[in-house]
Amino acid sequence: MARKIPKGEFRNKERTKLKLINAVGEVIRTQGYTKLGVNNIAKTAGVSKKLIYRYFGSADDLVATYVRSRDYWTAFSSHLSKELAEQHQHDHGKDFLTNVFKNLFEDMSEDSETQKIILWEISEKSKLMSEISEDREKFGGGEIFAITDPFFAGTDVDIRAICGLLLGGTYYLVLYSNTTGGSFCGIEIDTENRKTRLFNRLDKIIKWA
Amino acid sequence: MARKIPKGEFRNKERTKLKLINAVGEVIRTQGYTKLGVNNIAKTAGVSKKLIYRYFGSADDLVATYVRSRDYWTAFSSHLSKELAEQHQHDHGKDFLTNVFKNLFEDMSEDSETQKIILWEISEKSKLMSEISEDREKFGGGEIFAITDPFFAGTDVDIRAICGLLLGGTYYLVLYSNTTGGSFCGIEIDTENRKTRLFNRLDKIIKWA
DNA sequence: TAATTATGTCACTAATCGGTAACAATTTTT
DNA sequence: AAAAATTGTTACCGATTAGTGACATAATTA
Repeated sequence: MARKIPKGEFRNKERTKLKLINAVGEVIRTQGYTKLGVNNIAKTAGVSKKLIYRYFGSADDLVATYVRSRDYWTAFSSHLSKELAEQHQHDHGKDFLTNVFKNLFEDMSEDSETQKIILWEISEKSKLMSEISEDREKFGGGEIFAITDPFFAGTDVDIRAICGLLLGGTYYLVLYSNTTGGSFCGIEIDTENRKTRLFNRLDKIIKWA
Repeated sequence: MARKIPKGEFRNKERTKLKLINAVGEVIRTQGYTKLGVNNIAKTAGVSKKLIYRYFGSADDLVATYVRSRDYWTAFSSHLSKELAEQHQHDHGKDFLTNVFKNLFEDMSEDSETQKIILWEISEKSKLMSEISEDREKFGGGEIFAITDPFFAGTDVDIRAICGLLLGGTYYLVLYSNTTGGSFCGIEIDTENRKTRLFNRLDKIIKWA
């Protein structure tokens, strides 16, 4: 007969596994992906590093377990559905993309973890990050363009290319502002002013299309 | 009387200083800024690491010496002047920005070092990188907007915000393509096709303005 | 030529990295 | 209660890190 999984008060495998998994998130948020070493993760979790190898095989496997458990497209996706629900109330779907971008910018500015994952994606070639990128591409791209493509079918407006540029620009500006704190192309990054300027531009570009 | 600076065939201070400085560039190009350690730099230069401390004080000082000696805005700036020269031949300055962006994209795709510096800028908070960012901001921003601003004065087109978004988007797409190799927003990154699509979009957005 | 100074290398330290063996303590089974 | 299996910690290993002292040798001065 299969042995029962030990779940003592002091020694609880599942509990410490969670400690380790959560520690990965904390390290990413507070120190970045470059600090994801066995020693640092174990110390953050308050647990022996030996258990990383015993329960997950390696530090990479532990990190993969954590990263795969998260959906870094959630912020975008949730606002997408929210906007979708309100879409038909408005005159057209005109504000749709504008609002999606706006919400994305706001959320990402406050989401340290997603920022660092995006930085990770463009910094290192790795199987794990390729997965995340593909995932983001599949979910985000698929859903959103299923809505926008019909609007621009037949026109010479390549909405995907435009969105790619604007989305990349949004990512870059958020990352840039959080590290340098300075201005970019004469846009003051820290002030509330910046946001309105950017959003006005996003709005304008999208409305042109 | 001041002692003459030794310039022997085998022992030449200035020559080995150059070896070390150039090694910094090679490391950035081939391995990225994260690998800028004393051991690695000295090994790349083929010289004892002790000399880094003797001649530059620390590895950081050596790196700073190298980075400050380079002008990472050069690529942009050179095309700027080239376009400037041809500007008045064209009907308007309409193609001006389009060409600047196009050339920037092309150059940056082939310039591994600038890519890694831009990645460095948005990855780490450091005095050195803040300097580079400010420099880029001052030179690039100043020159280019001195030309474009008059065109859009009085209109409600915030050309700086638009350029910021497009420039950031360009940076991001180049970095993204070099690491993931996959597609972004349905834009295939590796093919020649992508370039034409992007340029068409850049052109369109700019012409709208 | 002999003495002095600068250039360069080697070997060493202390700290930190990933990874493991040995051992202690708790939980489950018998 | 005793035996067996699992959970967890400590101490260690080899490799690599930043930084330094001792030493050899080339280049300059006297």
